[in-house]
Amino acid sequence: MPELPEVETVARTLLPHVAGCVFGHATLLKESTLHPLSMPLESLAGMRVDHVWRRGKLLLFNLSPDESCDGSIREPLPENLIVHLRMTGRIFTSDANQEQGKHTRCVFDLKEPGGSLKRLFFDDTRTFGKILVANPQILQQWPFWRELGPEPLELPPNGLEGLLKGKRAIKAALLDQKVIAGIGNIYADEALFQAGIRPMRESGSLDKKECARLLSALKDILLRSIDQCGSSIRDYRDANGNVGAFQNTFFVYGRGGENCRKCGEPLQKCRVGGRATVFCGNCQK
DNA sequence: ACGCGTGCCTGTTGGC
DNA sequence: TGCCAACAGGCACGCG
Repeated sequence: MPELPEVETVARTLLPHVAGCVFGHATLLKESTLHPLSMPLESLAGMRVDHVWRRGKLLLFNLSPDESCDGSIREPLPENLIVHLRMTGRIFTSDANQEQGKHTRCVFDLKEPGGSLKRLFFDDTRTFGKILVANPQILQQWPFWRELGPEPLELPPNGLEGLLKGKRAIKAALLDQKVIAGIGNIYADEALFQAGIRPMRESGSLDKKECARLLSALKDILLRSIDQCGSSIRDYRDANGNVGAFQNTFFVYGRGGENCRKCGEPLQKCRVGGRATVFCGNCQK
């Protein structure tokens, strides 16, 4: 499931395929894939891709009107195309005559700067993913965007202090995108293990030292995962169809009942915040 | 205001 | 071997 490192990898691998390309016709194959706040897909026609980047788990395309299409583009301009891959979303380019697959939800025709044609596919087996064509005004109306928490990799060392005040489990707080952006089940479990903190601890009970240790662990794990092009459990692929390698370094995620790689004790499995959770009762306090 | 439980969705897994 | 319930989980939503 794509979390911060996976979406970062998708953005990096997709950019060279779409930079400078101009949107043409787009086909929506599943109605619910288009976000309710979205501008119509047709409004993308004539817009050029300036950049592809990541915020939290969101993939964002920065767009501006292509000069050769002046006059044919209607205001307001769709300045962003935003994709949330959720669980099983995949985004990739192909040649212009590539047909849709079983799980294709949206197809965008693109024209390269040189004039040749290609296609951008959004496939999503479980259809949780969303596409949003937006401008700054729409973004301001979108609660998820407006309330999205800070980027973990941009926080100062003491940046978690004050974000973790509540009574709920620390893991639930880490998964809350309003608290901190981009963390999902894998990196929450892995970071809590590396920091030696039990997932079910009240988030407000962490002292300054633990907050600093947790953020340090989070950053370390996220950066190392980005280095390895993310984690592929089952569905995740980058824009070139390649799997990541970070899943080979997991200490706890998906290892319930197996032995802790640090102390050898069997890892415990439970549910925290409604999610499958694995931790070491010996290494995590 | 906060935090919890549920539904969405489909392919894979594991138990009988 | 075959069937089917359980499971995977990010987020919107409704409730207390």
